[in-house]
Amino acid sequence: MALDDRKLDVLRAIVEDYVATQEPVGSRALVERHSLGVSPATVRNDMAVLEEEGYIRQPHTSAGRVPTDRGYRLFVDRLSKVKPLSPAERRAIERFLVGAVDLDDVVHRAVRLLAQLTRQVAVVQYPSLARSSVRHLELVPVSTTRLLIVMITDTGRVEQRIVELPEPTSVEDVENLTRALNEKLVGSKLVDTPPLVAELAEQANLNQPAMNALAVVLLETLVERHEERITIAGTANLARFHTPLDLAGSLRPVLEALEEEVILLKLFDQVKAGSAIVRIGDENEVADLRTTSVVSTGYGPGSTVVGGLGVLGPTRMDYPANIATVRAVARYVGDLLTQH
Amino acid sequence: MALDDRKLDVLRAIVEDYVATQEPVGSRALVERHSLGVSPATVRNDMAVLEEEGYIRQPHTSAGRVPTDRGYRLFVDRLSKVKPLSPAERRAIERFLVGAVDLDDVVHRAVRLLAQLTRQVAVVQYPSLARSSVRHLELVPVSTTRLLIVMITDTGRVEQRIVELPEPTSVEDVENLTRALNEKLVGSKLVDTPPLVAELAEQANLNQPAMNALAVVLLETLVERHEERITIAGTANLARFHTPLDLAGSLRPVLEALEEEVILLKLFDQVKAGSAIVRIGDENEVADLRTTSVVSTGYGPGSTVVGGLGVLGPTRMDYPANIATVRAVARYVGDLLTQH
DNA sequence: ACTGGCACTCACTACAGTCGAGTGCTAGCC
DNA sequence: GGCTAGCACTCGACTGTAGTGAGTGCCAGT
Repeated sequence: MALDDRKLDVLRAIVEDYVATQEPVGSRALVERHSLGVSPATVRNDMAVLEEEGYIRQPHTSAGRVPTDRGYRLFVDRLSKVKPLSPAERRAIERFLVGAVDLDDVVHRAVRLLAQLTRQVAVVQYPSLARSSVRHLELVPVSTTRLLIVMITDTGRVEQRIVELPEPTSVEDVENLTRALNEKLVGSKLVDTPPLVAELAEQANLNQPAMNALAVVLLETLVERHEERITIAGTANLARFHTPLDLAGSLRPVLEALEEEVILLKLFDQVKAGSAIVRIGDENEVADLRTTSVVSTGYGPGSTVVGGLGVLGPTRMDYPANIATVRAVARYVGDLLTQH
Repeated sequence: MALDDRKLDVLRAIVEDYVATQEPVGSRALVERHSLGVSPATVRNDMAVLEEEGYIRQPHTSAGRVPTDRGYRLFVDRLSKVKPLSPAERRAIERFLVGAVDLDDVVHRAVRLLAQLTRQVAVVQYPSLARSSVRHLELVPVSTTRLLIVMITDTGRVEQRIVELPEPTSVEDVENLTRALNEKLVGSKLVDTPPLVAELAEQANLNQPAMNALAVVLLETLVERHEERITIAGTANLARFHTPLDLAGSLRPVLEALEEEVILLKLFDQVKAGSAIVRIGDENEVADLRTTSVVSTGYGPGSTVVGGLGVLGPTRMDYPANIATVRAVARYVGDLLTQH
């Protein structure tokens, strides 16, 4: 059976009220707080249908209704209106991010800002190495058999690693290698660098082929390892919701999941720039997060994506507001990266 | 009144049992589980004295006894025997830390290891910049008016920051400056660098005095800002203890405190290498942590201290085991830093 | 100085009773 | 046909009472 407009209105009202009050909402309360223009009895009939269709449910017989995951999904897809940020929030975002001095700082501030504005757990992924490109490489001899390689990417991220050399190498050789590497690699995407380095290694005029071989290994580990870093903030916000109703009474599995980087990375699997994706309750693949919802999006200079960010909280969350905030923060962070 | 040996034995038994069972311990249970050689009634008399002296208390009239903060303090100071690590734990520490590739990785692994072994919240401070010394400086021109400064410390930490130059500067000038800075600064403690840089700025033979002035500013921010980084792990362990008895039923303030870097830094205020300090309940200055205990120590190459690490949990924790683990991990991390 | 015995306290559990929010259903109205 | 008013019903939340048992404090006896 198709849901007519009023039933959808009822569903929207239920979601909004439940999110606001955190309590099952009954028919009387509903008509009082929203001008639906019909009596409670009519609303009850509509509710019965909505329940049959799986959009809402009753925690127990003599209680009001609560949205199901499916109900939230419908709400997010078709019923919620975009909630523009308040000027205060907009200002908060600007003020908070403007003072950032380097990439670490941007990410750090962004994650705290998100947590503060949404009052949820915020998660921000550092700009992914693989998706950014090389701006500069520097080789610093630490001893005759040790090199520090420092790589700067176009997103401002700096990675470094110590390399052990198979044989002592002169400072001149290191300088030559630095020059060659920079000529060859600057501007190319990081994922593309290993073959380029391999090419370099074949060039006979570069002394120390052994050293080149090493550079290959090094770059590979640079690209593969340590790959994706992530920070979170606002876990304390979870405790605010520690009621049997949401989070099913146990936030421990959620806290545990939040400590697993692998799990966090999954949150940003399919993010795109500009539009947010919302995963509601069961839609999350990770079992421990089945009682939570995730709002995430991608960010990067322009419309490219070099990382993801988002918030996580009980399914009972203010989706329109969180979506707006997440997108706004992502845009500001992206802008900061371009300025960089 | 002085506490005789048996009363101390009783206190020790109470602490041990309470830590193990998490339940108030009564006189009968006590004589059953520990061979005290006396009857429950006698133990009760001892308990009455201990309670009068403030070492234990009764949650309610008809319940067993629970140690007070003061009781734990006495226990830690005089009653607990050092609990040597099990070979398995020792192996776990080695295996876990050996694979670390760089400083970030060492810290990261250490904090997770600590959380896992102690089943508490683990906190590890990155090697402090101020307390380490300069191994190498590198200036990388990003554009004609922008420099990236990269600093490598003797603990393997790498810091970088972008500097805006007041006027375009040639690559040669940058190279000169790099050389001068390295000559002057390598080997000196970071806290001592600002005056050294000021000296440099006065040397007339360095072209671009403006640039030098900038270097001063830069170094200052490098030293002051971002100063102390800290990571934590194992917050999920807190949820295991979320009972009215410990943590006073609310872990939210604790989670909040754990998000404040300033508060975390205080945990490592007075750490020394080798010996652990224990702050029990009320002894913590931070109000939100009054229901928790902190075991912390310093680490660094040799017997120097470049950072702190420790664990935090409910006052009802296994102090001897945690002290042993914290010290062991600190020693291993210190060793890793010397190898570096 | 220690112990056995005993009266006492009090959290905890189970159970019964009341209250009320909210529902589903039916008869009637527009 | 759709909406509404009225009403009986359900069931969780809360309250009060009684019973149970772990644990204590105290006292008299060894």
